[in-house]
Amino acid sequence: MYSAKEAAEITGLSTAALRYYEREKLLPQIRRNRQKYRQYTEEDIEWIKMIQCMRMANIPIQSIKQYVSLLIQGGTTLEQRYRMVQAHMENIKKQIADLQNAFALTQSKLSFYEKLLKDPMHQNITYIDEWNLFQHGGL
Amino acid sequence: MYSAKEAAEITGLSTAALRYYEREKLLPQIRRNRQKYRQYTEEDIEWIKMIQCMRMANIPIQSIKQYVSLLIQGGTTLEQRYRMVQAHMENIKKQIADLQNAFALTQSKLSFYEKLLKDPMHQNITYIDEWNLFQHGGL
DNA sequence: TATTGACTTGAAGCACACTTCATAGTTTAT
DNA sequence: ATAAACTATGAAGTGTGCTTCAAGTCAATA
Repeated sequence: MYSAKEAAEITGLSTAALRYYEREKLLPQIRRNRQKYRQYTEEDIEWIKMIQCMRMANIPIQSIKQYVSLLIQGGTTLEQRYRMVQAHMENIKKQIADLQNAFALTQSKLSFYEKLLKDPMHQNITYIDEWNLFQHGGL
Repeated sequence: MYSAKEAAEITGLSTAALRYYEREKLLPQIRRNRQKYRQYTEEDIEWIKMIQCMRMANIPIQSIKQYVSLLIQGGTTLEQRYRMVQAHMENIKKQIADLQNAFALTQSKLSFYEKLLKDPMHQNITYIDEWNLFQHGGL
């Protein structure tokens, strides 16, 4: 059992964010002690980590909420959940592809700059110059 | 030379977004015709695609703006630009790692659901059941 | 001539994901 | 007993990245 502060420390989220997730029903109602203080269980913490993973994949709060709602409704929603997860998967793949694209572009930008830095003759090029050199593989 | 509408079609952005980028100085001042209509050149379009690539990598508008500003200032800012691009690269790597994480998790969620769907006996499990089965590799 | 349609502008509006605030109750240490 | 530290709540505020709106210009068409 973890206090709000501990849960925040473990997950790296703020206590406010944890309350927000609970309000938005991404988490089940968290157990309370006599003083109404929240008591996060190990499972709560694991589920929060799962949510963080989904958020890293840019899955919107509303989709996560919907997924959780289906999960709570149980077995008959299995196929719906399956389709949701499939859609998330496609989304993740697309994002990875975009990022790999950006990675490649950034890589070539870096080696372009490295060449420039080694060759002081070319350091005074400007906006359009750089753009053209970069575009057409000058140097 | 492309009209606002054409530039929007080519890039997939809205004309409003293109104006926004121009206002925010992500783009240079775009050339105008007699009627003050914008005329996007090929290079403008290419630069817009570059910006889209950066945005796909979640580079904030403000960082792109700063980068463009350094680019316009020219040669003496080369090292600063180099460091910026290096930082972007680290950022992209981190995002790819996060997404690959999400990918793996989603993958295992998918095969978990596939097993469940094949086995009608287990379709009535609920929230916690599913979580536990998933966690501990039941089935 | 009047309307249509593409374009212009600045300003306001919006969705998302939190964060911060104001106020108040409880526990622990001094 | 008083302060420090932690918690609670609802409501309002914030930053980002656009989008939408209101009002107007200009050129071609019916």
